Amino acid sequence: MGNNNDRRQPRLEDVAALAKVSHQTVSRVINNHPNVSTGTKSRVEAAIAELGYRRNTAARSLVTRRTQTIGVLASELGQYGPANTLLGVQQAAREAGYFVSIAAIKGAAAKAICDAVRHLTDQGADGLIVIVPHDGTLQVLEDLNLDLPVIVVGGAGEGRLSGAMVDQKLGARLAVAHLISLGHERIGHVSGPLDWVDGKARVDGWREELAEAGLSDELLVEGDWSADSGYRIGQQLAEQRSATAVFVSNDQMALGLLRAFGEKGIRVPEDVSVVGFDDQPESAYFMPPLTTVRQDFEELGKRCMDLIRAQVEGDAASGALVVKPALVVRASTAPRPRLS
Amino acid sequence: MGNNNDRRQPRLEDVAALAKVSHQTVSRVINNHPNVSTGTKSRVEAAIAELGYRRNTAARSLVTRRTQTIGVLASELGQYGPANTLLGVQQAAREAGYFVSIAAIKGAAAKAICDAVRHLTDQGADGLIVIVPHDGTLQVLEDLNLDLPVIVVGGAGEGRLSGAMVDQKLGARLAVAHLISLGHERIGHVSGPLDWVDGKARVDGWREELAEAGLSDELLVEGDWSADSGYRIGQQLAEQRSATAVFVSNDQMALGLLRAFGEKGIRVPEDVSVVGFDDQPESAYFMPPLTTVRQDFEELGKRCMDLIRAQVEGDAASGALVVKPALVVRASTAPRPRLS
DNA sequence: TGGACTATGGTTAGCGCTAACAGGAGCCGG
DNA sequence: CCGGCTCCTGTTAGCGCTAACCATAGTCCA
Repeated sequence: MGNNNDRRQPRLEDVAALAKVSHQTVSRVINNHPNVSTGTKSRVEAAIAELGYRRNTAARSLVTRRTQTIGVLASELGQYGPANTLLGVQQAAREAGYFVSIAAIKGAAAKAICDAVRHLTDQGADGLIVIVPHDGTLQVLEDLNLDLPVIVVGGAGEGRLSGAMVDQKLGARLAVAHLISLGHERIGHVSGPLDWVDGKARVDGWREELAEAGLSDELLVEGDWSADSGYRIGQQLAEQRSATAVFVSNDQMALGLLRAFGEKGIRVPEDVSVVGFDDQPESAYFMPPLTTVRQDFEELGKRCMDLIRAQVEGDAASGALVVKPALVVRASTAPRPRLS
Repeated sequence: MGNNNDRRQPRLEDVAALAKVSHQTVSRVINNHPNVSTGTKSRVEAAIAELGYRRNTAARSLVTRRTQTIGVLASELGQYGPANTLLGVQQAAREAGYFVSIAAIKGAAAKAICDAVRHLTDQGADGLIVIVPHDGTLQVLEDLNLDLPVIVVGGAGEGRLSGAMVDQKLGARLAVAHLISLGHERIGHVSGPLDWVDGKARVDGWREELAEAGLSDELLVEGDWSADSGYRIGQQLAEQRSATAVFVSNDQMALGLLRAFGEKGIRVPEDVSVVGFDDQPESAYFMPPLTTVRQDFEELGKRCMDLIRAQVEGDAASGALVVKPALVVRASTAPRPRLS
């Protein structure tokens, strides 16, 4: 009785009283200020431990004008890439003592982006990481003219906003070079939507590699990333039989393609070689196991977090940041068939 | 000159000055308090719009002791289910004016869970949604004895913590009932890890449905959710040839199974029927298209958010909440083969 | 020996907001 | 015509913390 064990949460004041110092000294200990004698420091630390004191984030934010929160704006969070990028961001953030707040949107309408950004800034996010791989995103964000660090994943880092990306063009070139090295000369491409940054970059990579080898880049069909679109395009390609190899812009569409080919009696890789993009965990178990391009999304997320932290803390200038992809060869590619 | 356009952010005080009222009146307008005359209200609203005023969350949290933040603790965020549950939570949260902060962990070690929970509570989360589908999770959380609302996804709602889940047992029974209705009598099960709540529930459903039909539940093999484990188990099953139908506990393992059967010359569904669980978007494009059980994760997430909001705001008691799954019949199931 | 400097720790103000109370205007019945 | 309502608005305090300043004692050099 008479004690105040039932007080909601201990405050600096409580710790100070127990350690017989002023609340400010406790604050100094917590924030690792110099000029606190070791004796005092350990007394304070003991008091903190005894009371189970935890600093109140709201109070701290109010006075420092920092929330230690990074906002992540993401569309398509259900997809492999974005989800894993978020994972990487979150891990790096927690290690650095930051919180991660998310805002998920569907599609990439300017209004949706603005609403989500506002939601995050309302919370007082110190910085923003944007994982919205559509073309217009960069413009929308620049127009918003935010006064906090922003990193656009997939962005190239032009303008005031920083970017971070896996080198899509390189990935595409690796895929196509692999097919060329197997002797293929008619190499088609099933692209993602061309208003997606990544989709376009992969098309460019495909084109460039073909151009350097003096091959034709006529065979281009646009998909929508879904297995369904891959399936339908695969049916078309099966009837045309115009290519001996197809570079598909993601693994899901490649899955659809594989099924369409299977139904039409086209053997992969004996008749046609197929290369995907992403290297989702399932891709090794497609029929046949898919040759594809691996992107390290988690690494990307980590690097994003490092970059934005540097910006928030004023340690470094803005810039762009590129992660390298790698080709993973499995069983869906083979040398060009001799006859046709 | 002389104006203060460059002030960082307008405060209540600034709005009040412009509208010629006290800051408290502005606060009343913002919080929709009654007893503000319509004239004053519209004057204040005009001032808010003119200055582009936005309430400071930290200051508000400090005094109300509410952060309007829900913490989501998730493992396996790279997987389809958890990612989409998070999506649903986030959407419902934003609509309700809540923020969502995440903490992702790998595995489900007690220490990892504690650290993550502490991270979230340090931020002052008003409530917690836990998406960690391992067995021990519930116990760890109960031991932590948190004094905020917690919802455990996949939990059954025993004890002080609320739960929310898709009815896994029902889903499993739907799958097995479907196979039984096709005349199958030897129905195997490739389960998920048995220390996962969902994995165990599906085993139970499989057993119960078989028992009611008077069939044997001998054929049980434990996988680890990965396509890889499905593949290896598929190879074993192919050699045994002891079942005419297999209920697989998720779509990814089913994919591995399909490939193993394909390699061994076992036709699906002519020789063996296969049913999956989850209905990932790709499952319709497996070879053959997979009959599976659909779980509406987004709906689950939304309901979680509603439930926790009710608890945070004191509107309702705790409880458990169940979402119904549905069978999706595609081409991987067929009547039992006559011979064999 | 005194002035200046350093190491340490205390005191005060205020971040931007809401809760609690105070006060004044208008209205009614007795 | 006054007490006691209701409706609206203003005043004050304080949430828990950090920044800025202040006070004291010890130290060193001229």
